[in-house]
Order: sequence, then structure tokens, then C-alpha cells
Amino acid sequence: MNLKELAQSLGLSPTTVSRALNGYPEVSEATRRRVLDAADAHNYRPDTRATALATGRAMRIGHVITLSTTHEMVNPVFADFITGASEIYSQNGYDIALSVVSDADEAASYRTLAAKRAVDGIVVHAPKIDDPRIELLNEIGLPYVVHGRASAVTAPYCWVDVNNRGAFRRATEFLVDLGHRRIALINGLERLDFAMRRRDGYLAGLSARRLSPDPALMASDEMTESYGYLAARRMLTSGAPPTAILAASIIVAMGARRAIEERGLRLGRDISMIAHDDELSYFDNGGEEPNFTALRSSVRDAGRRVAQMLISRIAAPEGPTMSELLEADLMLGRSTGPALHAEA
Amino acid sequence: MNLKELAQSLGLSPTTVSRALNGYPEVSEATRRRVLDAADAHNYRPDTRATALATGRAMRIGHVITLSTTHEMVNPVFADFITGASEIYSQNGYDIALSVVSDADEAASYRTLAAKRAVDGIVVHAPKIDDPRIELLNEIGLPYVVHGRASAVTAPYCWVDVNNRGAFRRATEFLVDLGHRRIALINGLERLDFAMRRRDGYLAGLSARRLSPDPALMASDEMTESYGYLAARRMLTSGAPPTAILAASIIVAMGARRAIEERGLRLGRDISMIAHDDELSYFDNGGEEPNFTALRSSVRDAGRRVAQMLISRIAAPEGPTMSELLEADLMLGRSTGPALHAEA
DNA sequence: CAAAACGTTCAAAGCGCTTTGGTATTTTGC
DNA sequence: GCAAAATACCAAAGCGCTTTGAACGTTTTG
Repeated sequence: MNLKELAQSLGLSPTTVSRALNGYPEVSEATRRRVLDAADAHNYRPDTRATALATGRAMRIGHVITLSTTHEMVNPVFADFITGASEIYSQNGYDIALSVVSDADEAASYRTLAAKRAVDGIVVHAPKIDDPRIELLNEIGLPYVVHGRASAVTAPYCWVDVNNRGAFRRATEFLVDLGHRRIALINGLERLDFAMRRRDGYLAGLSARRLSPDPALMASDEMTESYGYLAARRMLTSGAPPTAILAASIIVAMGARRAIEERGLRLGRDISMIAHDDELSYFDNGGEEPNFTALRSSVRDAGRRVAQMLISRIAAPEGPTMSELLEADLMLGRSTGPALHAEA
Repeated sequence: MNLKELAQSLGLSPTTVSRALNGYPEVSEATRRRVLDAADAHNYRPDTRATALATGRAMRIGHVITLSTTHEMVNPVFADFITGASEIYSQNGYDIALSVVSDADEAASYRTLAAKRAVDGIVVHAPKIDDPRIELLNEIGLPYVVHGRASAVTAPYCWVDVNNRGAFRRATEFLVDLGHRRIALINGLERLDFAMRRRDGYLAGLSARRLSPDPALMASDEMTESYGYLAARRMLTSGAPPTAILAASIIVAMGARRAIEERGLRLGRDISMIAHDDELSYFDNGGEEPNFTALRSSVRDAGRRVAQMLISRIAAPEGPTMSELLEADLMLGRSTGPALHAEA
């Protein structure tokens, strides 16, 4: 059933039917009712392709996720992010177009997406410190919002980010104040902006408490469980093990916990750990009494906010750029405690 | 730059340019070269909406993921599945349209997707035992492939599945043969077909070895880490704890391991565990020497096969239905060993 | 009471592409 | 050397929708 047929079956012109369906005022209420009822009865939906062509709007948002050729993995945060974003999208009639591209094809893929007119806007995931995508998108003129920031990019752009630096500084100082002096950072890939900021916050926290960092206590890699395990094990079996660990995600923390328990240490007593918690649905850290003491910040909520911002941006592409900084709450759990042999 | 402008800039008609770009034979090689070069120079891409409208093909595959209103979570396997599928899609010029819908809106959302002509085909995720989506899609006439099966559905349909029953039966018998008599199953949601089949396989394995199941050793829920933990803890602290556990996923197994270690038990010695391993990229179970003894079956590979099958199906929607049964390999790891106090 | 205004409807053009059904021009076959 | 076939191109219709501009009958206004 298409518009023409529907119109014919009602003895109306396509024009009138279209206006009735789209809520234009110049159609009588009686006719509108008839049209709406008939559309319903026939389960009529306008063909998206035709509508998009006629209106110039695709009503579709592009999400490009990048597989680095070396790592080739999709971060599980994506699943929760998209769940949040899609709530907002569906409220506003938008669909999601998902592309998975290798980082070599990334620039080309953005250009193509724009040239094909496949989407009205784009969400940029996992920005690097000097991410070329931002300048590229500015040049192309396709509306976008960055989830995260790109510290080295000077051009203005819209973003939603967590205060990673502040959170990690806070957590570090919290651990120092518990008496810990050897605090490890098991970080994400530090070419990604969020991980760089976390390291910065960690270093700032140490420095604020007059401690100097030990490179042997700092690791950086893709945030898998086994990475968490291997990094923690290496540190714990070294001559000068940490008494506390800052982990970049619950998954990393789970790996680290494995190493800790394998060493026969008791988490929260022999060693402390704070994890960043994106509140992924499959990795619930407990509600009011978390397992891990954690920096909590819902990535699903971030998805909602990014989606909302992008929709505003699409409505007003030339307006001033927007940004939103979310705070991560420090939630006390059972994985932290005073350092056993505090020197001070 | 659109087709008309490109044609004008070349002094050709849109017809000829279109044919040149689409590889039709009735255009001279010299002209084709000129057109291709010009298209390249201007970074011209045909407008997808116009192309889709004119050809009737959207070149887009729909993936509908369902949030149950009670659970509201997106399984992390989705990220890896889509990575595999998108490899095949991009080789064949297809895009992905992603919808996240609550299970109440599910039927409506399929109907809408078809009526809107938004996609050429659909992948059905996480089928339930008597999944109504299959009949619905047959009725609508939209090509689709099911990742998994729906045991109670009698209508023919295309599917790709892992031999869950066989794998879990094998694993159960393996554990019995190691001397275990109290074997727990920490399963996924048993209204989902794959989980039901796994339970069947588990029960068949017990039965083949003349053991009767103990309901206290069987759990079923969404496969989160904390579920694995809580289920294992409950069983381990009961009067008659298991000596071996079958876990539905690596994530569940990680939760179970937490409970095991918390009890001061040593995995592989005091208690055995076999996990189903979808080879999720963030949960590497080790390569040749896995951490967990595991039933290994790559969900990314399943994504590739589903995508391939769907593309064939779209090309020949009326052909005979296809299906593919993948086997899960039992990989010996460090989490299994002989039962300590074997009775027989 | 004619003119203007209004409310409701429609015909037709246009979005950017593909594809049908041509038409010139060149090449081939006899 | 000429009809037939092949080659290389194009005009125009059509995909299903939105939207502009016009038309119609009715009501209001001066």
C-alpha cells in the first residue's frame, strides 16, 4: 500500500492524504480522521526512501565504530551507549545506521556517508587525543557530536564527556589519604583521549600529595579482562608491588581481582582497588553497596545526552557549539581500605 | 554534486553517466574512464535514498535488538556478532540499520520496518522457544535469518546455530567421566531457545550416565557477572554443594569464579568449571591454553555466516530455506580436574 | 450585493536516481 | 555498395513521497 493507493481508496488526492498524515492545518478534522483510520487499517507507513528524498532529511543517525587493525574489537560500552541513545532517537523519529570500519578506512567512510546522504548526523566514538575526524567533519559540514573530547583539537565542536581527569585525581587522592603510597594505574589505551585524561588526573593526584609516579605501576592497553589480569599480576609479582590499584573499567578490575586472589591477597584488606564503572548492564557492580569502590558514571545516560545534543544540533547546525561535562561519583565499596603498613 | 551536475560537467547525459558508474556494457571504455575519474575527483556518491527509491533495494540490513522490559540490557555478544556480520555486509555493499525496541513493541516494529521499506532483510536475534517473530516475518514476506533456532516453531525458516545441546551434553559427560556427580548448570534465560537446548543437553548428559538432576543445582537468568556470582555462591554454601559447574558464558563463569575463590576453593582442584566461550574480544579466554575449560564457538564467525546466508536469501527469497549448524569445540583448560571424592 | 476572505481540496513539479525505449552513427556481412 | 546489426549515446518516464500554486465552493465583509 502506498500513498497513491491509499488516496484512491479514500477518493482523495495524494496531497490531501499526505497533509492529513503530517498534521497540516489545511485539512478538515473529519477528513483527517478518515485518513488516519484508513492508514491504520492498512498499516500504511510512508516509504522512508521516498520521504527522505522529498524532504532532504534521512531521519537517521550514523554511528561509526572503528576497529583498529591491531586490536579489532568493539568495546562492550557501545552496547549500553546505543541503548541510551536509541531511547532518545525513537522518541524523535530517528533510526540508527551502524558502520563498523577499520581505522584505515575511517576518513573515507565519513566522506562517503556524507556524500551518499545516508544520515543527518553522526556520533563520534572513542576520540583520540588529536582526532582527525573532528576537522574532517567540520570540513564536510555534517552535524556531529563527540562522545568524549579530543584535547589537542582547537576547533570548536560539540561534545559530551565525563570529567575523567577530576575523577581519577579524586580517586588517587582518596587512596593516598587512606595511607597508600604505591598506587598503580591500569589504564585504557592512552592514545585515546579519555585514557590520557585519566592518567593526567592520576598524576595530578599523586603530585598534589607530593608523591612521584613509578612507571612500573602504570599500564595502558585495550581494556580486556586478561589485560587487567596480566598487568596486575606483573605488578604484584614485582619486587615493589602496589598496595592499591586504579582500574580503568569494571572488566579490567575483574581481571585484576583474579590476579589478586591468585596471589592469595584479600581485596579491601591486603590491597585496595578503585574501578571506573560505566554501569554496563552485564557488569553490575552492586547498587548502594558496590563490590568495587568505583567512579560511577552511566554510559547509557551519556548515550541519551549525546543523542539529545545531536538532535538539537541537526535542528540548528550553525548555532553555537554545545558541550556537557558529566561528573563521576565516587561510590564507596568493599574493595578499599587503609594501607596496611602506612609509612606516614 | 549530484548525477545531473556530474553529467553536465562532462557534457554527457545522466543516463550515460549512471550506466558508466554501474558497469553497464553499452558505454565506451573511453567514456567510462572519463566518468569514473570525474566521479572520483568530485568524490561523487549516488544519493542512497534516490538509488534505493529507483531500484527498490535499500541495500540495508535490519538488526532489531530487544530489551525485555524487565531486564533492559543488550547482551555484549551483540558487539562481536555485528563485527563479524559487518565484514560481509561491507563486502557486498550493505549497511546496517539498528533498532533497539522493547519487547512489547517488537511485532509492531517489524511490521513498521517492512512497511517503511527501510531494509531488505532482517537478522533475528535471541529467538525464544516459540518465537512469534518467525511467523510474523513469514507473513510479511521480508527476508530474514535467525541467529539460533526456535524449537517450537514448525514453519520453515533460515537459521545459523551452534549445536548447544550436543556441546552441553558432551561437557556434562566429560565432567561425569572425571568423577563428578554433583554438576551444576548456571544457565542463561531458559525462555530463550539456546538456553533451553543447553539444559536439554545437560540433562541428556546426566541421564546418559545414569545420574538424576538436582533442581538445586540448576539456575537460569540473564547472563551477568553478578548472576554467576550469586548463583554459584548460593549453591556452594548449600548443604550439598556441586563439585563441578557448567557456566553459560565466560562472563557468568567469571562471576562463579569469584564465588569460588571467595569460599577459599581452588578452581580446577577443589571444584571444576566449564564455560561456554563465545570468543568475545573483551573476554579472551586464552588461546591454546585456556583459563577455563570451555566450549568454544566464535560468535563473530556466526555473524559472518548469518550475514552471508541473509544476502543469499535476499537474492533468492523464494528458494529453499537454508540452515547451518556450527559445532562448539571442547577446549581443555585449567579449570577442570578429577573429582576429589569420587564415589565410583 | 459584489468583493474579499476563508476553508478545503487538488494538479503538477520536484527530490536524485535507474531504466525503458528510443535515435543517430558506425561497423559488419554479403 | 547497401541493408542489417552493432555501438554509443540520450530523452523521458517512473520510483513514492512532499510541497507549491491554483481552484473551488462557501462564508464574511464593506
